[in-house]
Amino acid sequence: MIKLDEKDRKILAILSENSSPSYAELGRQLHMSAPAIHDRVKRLKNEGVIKKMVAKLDGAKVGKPLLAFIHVDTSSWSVTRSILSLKSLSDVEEIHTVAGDSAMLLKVRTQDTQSLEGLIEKIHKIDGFTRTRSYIVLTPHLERETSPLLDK
Amino acid sequence: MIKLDEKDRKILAILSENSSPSYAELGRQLHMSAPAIHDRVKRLKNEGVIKKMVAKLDGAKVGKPLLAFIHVDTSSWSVTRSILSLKSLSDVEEIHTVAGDSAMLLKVRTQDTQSLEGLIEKIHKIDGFTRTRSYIVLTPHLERETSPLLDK
DNA sequence: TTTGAAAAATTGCGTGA
DNA sequence: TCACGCAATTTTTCAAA
Repeated sequence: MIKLDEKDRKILAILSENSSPSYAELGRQLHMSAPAIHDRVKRLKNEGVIKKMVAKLDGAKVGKPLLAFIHVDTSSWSVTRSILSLKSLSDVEEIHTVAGDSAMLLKVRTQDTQSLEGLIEKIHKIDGFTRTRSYIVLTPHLERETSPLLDK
Repeated sequence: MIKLDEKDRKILAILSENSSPSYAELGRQLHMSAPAIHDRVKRLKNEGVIKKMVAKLDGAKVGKPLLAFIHVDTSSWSVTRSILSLKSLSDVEEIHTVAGDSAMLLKVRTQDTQSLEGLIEKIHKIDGFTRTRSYIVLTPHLERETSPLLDK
């Protein structure tokens, strides 16, 4: 298990919200020098605590205003191949196998209701997937990144 | 509406997956100069197509190995205040009001099943929230960022 | 960890297609 | 309008202490 001190967590909390500030700027906030921040960030990346840096896009502005979650029921448990098919669909952002009254939960983002319907049709055609239940997002009230667990 | 050409979409596709490469490196891939890339990225940020850059953290390594989705039923429609209470809970990563057989869908990440139970208790205590159904993630098979819609 | 310096990347501006 | 080259500035990165 990786141990994170107070400063590590503070750095992670800031970077998970916005990774733009320079090391010098972070140093100012944490009362440390830029190289000290750099060393820690480098270590956190090496340890895999920070997986990667990414740009968050505006779904609507890149042509995908419709966000939805889809519960999928499966007929068998060997759906590994079917999950591979799902990954090739670029509108699918997340795939999780879950415990509960459905087997799988997808997060998808499409251009409109038509493309959502097309996507659901594709899912139904994939072997092993029986029923789907869709939840169209009306308003996304909060979307933030994973933040480190504080204290402990 | 913002119009994106082929190069914009390529830049967005790359940055949404990994924003670490330098402008020079991006330029090499797109056969453009670093300043040209810079101009476009700057424009995309100004237009709000790129909302921000963030660090993606490993949930387990920051002390939150348990990922779950929670459907919440509400007794009334004036839950704006209640949503505010939800936002203050740091384990809650996403809040969406949805159309379907439940009113709201949450994405949460906790330390263990106990803290998940504690979180669900807190949700039940919030005014206007009646029933919850939880789906604990067994395996996250795919987690990627929004990517731009291709062609069109 | 910090200081200091070298290397690299970012950014602004002027030019030309 | 858009991309490029050049150059100034800032940031990153690597030493040594």
